[in-house]
Amino acid sequence: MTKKINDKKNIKKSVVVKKEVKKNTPVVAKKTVVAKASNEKKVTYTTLRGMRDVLPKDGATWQKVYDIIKNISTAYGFSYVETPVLEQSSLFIRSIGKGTDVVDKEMYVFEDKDGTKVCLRPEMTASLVRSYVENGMQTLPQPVKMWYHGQMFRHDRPQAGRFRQFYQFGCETMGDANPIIDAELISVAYNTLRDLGIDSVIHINSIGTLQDRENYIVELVGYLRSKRSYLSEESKKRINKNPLRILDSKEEQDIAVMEEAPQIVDWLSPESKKFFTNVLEYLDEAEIPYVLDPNLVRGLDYYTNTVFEIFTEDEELASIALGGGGRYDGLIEQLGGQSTPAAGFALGLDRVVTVLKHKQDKLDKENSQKPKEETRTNKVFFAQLGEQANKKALNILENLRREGLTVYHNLAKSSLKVQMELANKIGTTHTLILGQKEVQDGSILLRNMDSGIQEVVDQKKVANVIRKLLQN
RNA sequence: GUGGCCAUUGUAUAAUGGUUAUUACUUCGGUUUGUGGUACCGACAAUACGGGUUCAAUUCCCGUUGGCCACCCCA
Repeated sequence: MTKKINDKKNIKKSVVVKKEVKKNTPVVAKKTVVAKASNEKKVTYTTLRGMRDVLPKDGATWQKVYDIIKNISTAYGFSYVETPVLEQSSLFIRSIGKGTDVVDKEMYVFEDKDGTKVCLRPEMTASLVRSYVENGMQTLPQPVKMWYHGQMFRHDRPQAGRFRQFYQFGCETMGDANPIIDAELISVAYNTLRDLGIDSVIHINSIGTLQDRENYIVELVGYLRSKRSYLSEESKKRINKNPLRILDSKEEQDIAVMEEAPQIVDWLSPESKKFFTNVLEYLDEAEIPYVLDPNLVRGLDYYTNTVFEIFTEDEELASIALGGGGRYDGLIEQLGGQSTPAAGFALGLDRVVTVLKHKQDKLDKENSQKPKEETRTNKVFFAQLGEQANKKALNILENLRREGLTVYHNLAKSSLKVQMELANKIGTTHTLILGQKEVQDGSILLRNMDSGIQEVVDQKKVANVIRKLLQN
């Protein structure tokens, strides 16, 4: 039946593209789409700018990352949550703030069919705050601890470790003002990376309360105005718009000016100062490496007190932050909830994976120079031969799977030789062979790929034999 | 958003203002149908897109798009 359909398709297609088809080439489905007959142009599709696919070769790495973030956030008592990718754009404009780059130039904003201004989320915190308020989570035992992972969108120019759709993992703790919350979040972020085998350092600062910051900004702007002529053009513009951003400018002339500038730490209220000191004490106690960075301010407006970013210690990749976060005690109220303290962090998973792959590449290079050590784990391939064996194959595979055993296979191939080649390419240590003869007497062959020795195994006992192999 | 470098099959590459665009790897098929690691044969597959110069452009020029990198900023 399938054959018939295929034939039909082929006939149709061969009419359409007749001119191009050589006489003896079979017409097969092509990955490129052939447009109308009148227009013989091929149309190919690619990912949009700044978007990318996770390819088969990287799938395992991503899964490993997902496993670890799930384990760690669950162990620390965070509950998994999801929110829509699409939100009202004003949610982010109000929380992240006008004047920030994220809002002013990086948001994917468009009008929905009913005219609503919507956008693809550029980050998760505002969505979770919205969810906290909308779903009355203040009635749950406080604090509410949530973790998530998912794609975020920022219309930025693609660059090393930067994509327009990128993946974040993060945790948010809402409803508790204790500084140990901040330390716990930093600890989760730090230990996630450690579990993944990445050494990292926390860059940390406090930007105080809104009041502290207003006082400081008055002082800072006064200072900057007095040094105006020494600043870069970009920074001159920012004196009025967003003076805090000048702090972490990388322009040489700005850095020189900032050396003498008043530091926000000196303008913290006694309470804010004490809070910051407490956070640092907890970090010391937890033996989490950090550096104080008085110029660290973050590009989002909602932060209060603690702000931090995480960098890998790998020198070649240390210029991009793997993650960041901080406290945002005013945000929940600002978005329509009760006054509620909260804090959170996010890790950029694309960047984490980049670091992991970089480490792996390095390791592979070193290993390829050294003589190979045979630490191969056992893998099993299942090959079938002949019509009867082919029909029996799914049954046997399913029985093995029920026993929790993974065997590689390609049932669509009929030639034993081809299947052996495949087994060899995959690097399996053993191959199960089911042929006509074996089907009839209820046995199966087990071939050791290194020695070439084959033994006959009872089909009923196969699972046990394979299990023993795979345990090694 | 600004700037620099770049664009040939799935990947990596060669070449040319003028016949059928090179080679390797991968993929698929085969070397008589129940046995892999080698070897041999064969097949599929590319000049990103649009315009200009020219008798002729994949090659030269311009634009667009995309990639990499830096800035801005961030994850």
